[in-house]
Amino acid sequence: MNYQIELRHFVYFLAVAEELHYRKAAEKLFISQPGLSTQIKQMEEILGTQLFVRDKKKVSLTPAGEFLKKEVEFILNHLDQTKKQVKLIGDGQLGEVRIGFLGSAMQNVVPNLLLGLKEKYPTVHTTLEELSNRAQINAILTDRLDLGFVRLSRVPKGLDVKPVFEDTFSLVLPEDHPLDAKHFKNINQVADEDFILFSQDYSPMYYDTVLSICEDSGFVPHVSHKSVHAQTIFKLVENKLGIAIVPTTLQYGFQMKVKFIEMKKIKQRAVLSMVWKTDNRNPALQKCMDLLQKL
Amino acid sequence: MNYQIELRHFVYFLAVAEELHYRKAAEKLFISQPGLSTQIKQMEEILGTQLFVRDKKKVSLTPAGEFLKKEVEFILNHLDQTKKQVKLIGDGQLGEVRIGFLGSAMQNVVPNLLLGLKEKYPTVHTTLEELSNRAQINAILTDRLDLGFVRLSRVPKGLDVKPVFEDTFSLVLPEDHPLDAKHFKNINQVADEDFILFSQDYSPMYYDTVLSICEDSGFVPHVSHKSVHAQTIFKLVENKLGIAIVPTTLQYGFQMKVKFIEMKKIKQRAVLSMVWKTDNRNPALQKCMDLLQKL
DNA sequence: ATAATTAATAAGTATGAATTATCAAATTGA
DNA sequence: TCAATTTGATAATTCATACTTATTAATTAT
Repeated sequence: MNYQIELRHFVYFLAVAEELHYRKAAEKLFISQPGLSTQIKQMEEILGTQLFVRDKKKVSLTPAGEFLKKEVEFILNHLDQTKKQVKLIGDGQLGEVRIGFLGSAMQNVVPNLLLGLKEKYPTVHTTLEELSNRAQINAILTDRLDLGFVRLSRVPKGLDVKPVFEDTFSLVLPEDHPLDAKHFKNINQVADEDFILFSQDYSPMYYDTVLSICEDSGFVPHVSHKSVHAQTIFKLVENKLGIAIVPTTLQYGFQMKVKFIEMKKIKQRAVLSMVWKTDNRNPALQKCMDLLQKL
Repeated sequence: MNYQIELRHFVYFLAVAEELHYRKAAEKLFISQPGLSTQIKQMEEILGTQLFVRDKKKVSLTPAGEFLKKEVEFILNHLDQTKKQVKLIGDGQLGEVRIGFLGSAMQNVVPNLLLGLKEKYPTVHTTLEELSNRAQINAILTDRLDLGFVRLSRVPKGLDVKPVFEDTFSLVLPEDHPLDAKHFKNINQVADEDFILFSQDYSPMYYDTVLSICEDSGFVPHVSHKSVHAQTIFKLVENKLGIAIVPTTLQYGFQMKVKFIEMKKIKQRAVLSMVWKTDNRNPALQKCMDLLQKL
């Protein structure tokens, strides 16, 4: 009659919403199918809305169910994190920050942050994950991540961005390429070569910026390969499959037979920004932000 | 032993955290004090942390409890909000209808629908897309669209159609064409002219209807141009490349040097219909349909 | 046709959240 | 100083209900 929603309901709901199949969902949850059926039904009664459509042989979500699914994902993630935080604080630690980053942030910004944290707040724990721009935004929105390092100018509502590092671009050439820093004047000297770039969907802003650099010199680059890994890009350059344009700091940390020509005169910069949820209350995140102000 | 946190725990915890007094908190929750005690204790066991300090005669929060209190306030609020929203979406008060339409529906039916929605259901969002008949049918079948406005008499199985607007046809002539409304009797007065019509594949029904109008007058029109855009058709007429026959409402909304002669006596009508998937469960769609009944 | 799916229903069980009754410890008030 | 109160924590018991198993109706597949 007058039941209340419980977390159990959410866990069950999510299983069904993911499987769209009561028996399989019940198996995954290690409960019986009839039990699951009644719990979902009860849930629908409490909420006063149909969540699933059970047609002939097919289970699907209603719009309300669709909406609830997203919310439940967030709530359960947030809850997991809260439990962890409570435990850490109870143990005298400050908590945990879950950090996502683009590979190119690992050369400079992220290591400095970690060093700073270790020194000033040794009780703050961190988890690190290398993710694409898009994956980071998603993870932050669903509260699987507290802080991201991305190359984006705009982010969805509810998130804040702040630039933390500006980098020049560098041309990456095979070691024995005829052009060198001394004779480099303008990028159109290599306009006819094949270009190897990071994929658009890995970082659309990077891609657009590189194209605009070429455009400013009056040519459209012929892009022969795209990759999401700097390692791969350098390897391809090493093997003379093309040349690349990347943020300058990427030159450190790789052992490759390639040379970098920093293009200081070019006005475009590779901007690395941090992103976080505006209303994130993770106390350990605050400490991170304080530190990043000073870097 | 291996219990799980439930929302009940949070509600209980918050009561104690606010009152800092087990008996009073229990009273507020309408449960017995011992029950509350055991539940809080269980909660602490699950989380692996002390949440309250019970000193002699005084209950207070630990730092971990302090943190959890803020989180629980957030979580419970967020949950309330989510419940409300799910209910609203389920009732069709909130949500999205994805509408497709032929350009010619934009003069009249679609704007009226949008105005009505805005007034009666201001929380229902709409997305609009101008598409051909065929593209709309495809989009509805694959659930990329909820509602279409087409000129078709028959639609694939699984879809429903319903006429929403009937329009007369008008002759479209260059502004300085010798024929005018006063002297217009029958369409065979222009039987020898070139005709400019909408393409068959944009709207086969329109095409057939126009041909049947001519047939009724005993001639077969010579079609010199076809287009999918009213704008284009009018432009061609303006430049004396032919004359056109179009649904009358199209005369509004364009700034062209052409004149319209409405052919009221002709029995054929340009019928605009709405199409939707019979088993579409989008509650916001129902609201649309209700409104369209009254237009 | 028969067999094998599906989810929903019905009836019974057992877990565990609640209750009442009680306790020890602290506070209060003569 | 010693009852009288108050606190939260136990202990024993009750009872609600989340589960189970058994079964059914409805589809789909063979």
